[in-house]
Amino acid sequence: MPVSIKDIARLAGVSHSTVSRALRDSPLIPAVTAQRIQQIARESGYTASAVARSLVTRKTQAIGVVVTSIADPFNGDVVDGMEEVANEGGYSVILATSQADPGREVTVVRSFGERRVDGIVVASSRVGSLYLPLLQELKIPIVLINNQRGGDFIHSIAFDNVHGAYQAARHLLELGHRRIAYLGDRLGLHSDHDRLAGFQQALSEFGLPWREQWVVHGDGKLEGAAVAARTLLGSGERPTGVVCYNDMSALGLLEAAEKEKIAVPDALSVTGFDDIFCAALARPALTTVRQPRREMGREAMRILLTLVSGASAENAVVIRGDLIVRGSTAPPQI
Amino acid sequence: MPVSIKDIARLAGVSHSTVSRALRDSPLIPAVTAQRIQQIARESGYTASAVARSLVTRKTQAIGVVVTSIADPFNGDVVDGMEEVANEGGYSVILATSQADPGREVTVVRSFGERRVDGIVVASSRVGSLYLPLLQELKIPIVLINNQRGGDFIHSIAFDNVHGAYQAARHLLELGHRRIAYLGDRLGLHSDHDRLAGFQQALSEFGLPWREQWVVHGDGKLEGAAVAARTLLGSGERPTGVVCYNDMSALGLLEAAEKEKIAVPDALSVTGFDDIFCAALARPALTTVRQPRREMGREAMRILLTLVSGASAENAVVIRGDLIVRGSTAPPQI
DNA sequence: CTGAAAGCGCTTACAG
DNA sequence: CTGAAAGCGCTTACAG
Repeated sequence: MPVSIKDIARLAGVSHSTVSRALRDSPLIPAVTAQRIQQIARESGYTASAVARSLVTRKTQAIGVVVTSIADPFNGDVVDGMEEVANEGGYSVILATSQADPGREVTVVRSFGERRVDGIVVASSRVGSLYLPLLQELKIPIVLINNQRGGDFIHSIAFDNVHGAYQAARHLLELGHRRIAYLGDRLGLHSDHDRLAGFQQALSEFGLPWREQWVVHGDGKLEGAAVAARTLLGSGERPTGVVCYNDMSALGLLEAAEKEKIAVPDALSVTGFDDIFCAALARPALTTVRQPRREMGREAMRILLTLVSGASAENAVVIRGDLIVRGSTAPPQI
Repeated sequence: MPVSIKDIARLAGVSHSTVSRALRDSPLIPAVTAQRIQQIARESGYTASAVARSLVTRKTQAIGVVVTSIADPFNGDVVDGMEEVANEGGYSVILATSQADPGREVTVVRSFGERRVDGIVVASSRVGSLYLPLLQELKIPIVLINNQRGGDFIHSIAFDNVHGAYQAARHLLELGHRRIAYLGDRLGLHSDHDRLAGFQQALSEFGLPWREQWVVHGDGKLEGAAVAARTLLGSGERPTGVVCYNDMSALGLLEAAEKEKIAVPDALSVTGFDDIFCAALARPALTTVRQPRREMGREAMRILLTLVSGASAENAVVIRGDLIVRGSTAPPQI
């Protein structure tokens, strides 16, 4: 049984109302009294109960964050940025994972509702705008980051996938490549769709048709991508450049190429997406589209806290990234 | 104003006590009544308030987790394991970062106390046993994972760093290396100390003295390690093998060796520590000591939940890892 | 300046 | 089976 405001009141010989005020530095309480009471509180090892306070203030100073998995370094950076901003604002972060499972995602958001968090941010949501009915009754503001479900949502922040893939494809085109493939992620939902679109846009700007057999899909992971890559590399006419859905896919492609003794970048140029930490460490180092993960996390939290404070905020923020050119791309030989 | 138990009581024409019981499936309430009330609750969009419940039950079903940084992939895996077990047990995770700053660590733990979390786990603590006075009053169980401060702590789980480094060094010795260096992390506190000890233990088992100039320290990161590595590689008699504090240091060493045109593993064998994701992707792929990060997170949470349930648990769990042999080590070329 | 009172939204003995 | 009552630990009008 932790010591409560009442215990201190008894020790100090005042009412618990006075203790409450003294502890919160109310201007009503004279400094001497306040100090005496605070001293007693300290000596008795008093720790205010945030749950009791929350019940009356109707504020928990807590933000619920849901990501697909925290083991994914991509999400780690995003969450780190969110935590930082939340912390600066005096908020705690309650973290939950959705495992990219829509059902679990809804369960988690509902549990956040029960905990009466002051706001929620969901990364890579598979539920998207379906939240509206669930949350509007609780009036808990929510912002989505990289919403995967499509459909408009009130407050969201997303990476410009079309533009990112466009930059990567354009980079290859400007290097002189004309036979360019796309290695996608069949589980990528919206982001795969958008990256493919950016890829196609660049090709058509150069008046190049895109070929069905040069669009293959892995699963966004190393092995799955390597399998898909084999189709690409084994086919009759081989592309000289490949735009990959993400860095993991690009690394899978690199592995497949190594196995087939296809030299990168001499015989094959490869671009990734994300700029995960390993991208710079791979050999050759990956040319890739960097997503400002941490900054996206910060921005998402900033918007949410603005909303929580009762102010209004931008609806749909779109963020662009930079192409980082490294050793995995070069002009085609011949 | 979310709908409360009272609102439902009014709608159902019963007392709020009855609503409370019906909602919790109390055996006192006949099934028909319970169903009718639950139906009304559903229709009115009722969401139970966990904060009100916590106030009376004195349980929050929340666990506080503090890590140095969630952007560190190492911690990401650990936290993922913790979250998984917590979730299975019906607990939420409140996440906070310490930035490896003892002051912030204490602040964070104190705020967890105010939130009345049911338990706390701290990774890589810089405060360690100093927590005791802070928490014993609140009677919140705490378990430390990879405590960096040293000193005994009641409940802890730690990786066996001595044994890990011993395995790495022994591997080099068995390959035939006799000139072996250690590239440490001057910020590594306890873990650096222990890994150096394991390294020395293996050397002395082989009757080899260790030389002062073959023990250098970086900062556990790529660049810092690369700088320290230059000392090692530039010195008169060069080692043929290096045991590194962690994978990042080993990768820094790899970079330095590449720059100096020293072939790995032909002219230099390198071992890492951790088996971070990039370790397998590097060229050559890193031989390293794998830490079962996720499992350590799971185990820490298991112990904590046992403690939370009122049962007793093992005090100090030590976990060993496996040496993963890859391409960065080979017999010395005389 | 200070205290008594009400209330936040629940749970749970206690009495019927 | 059901309700009235007390209480969890706070905050904050309201009255003095």
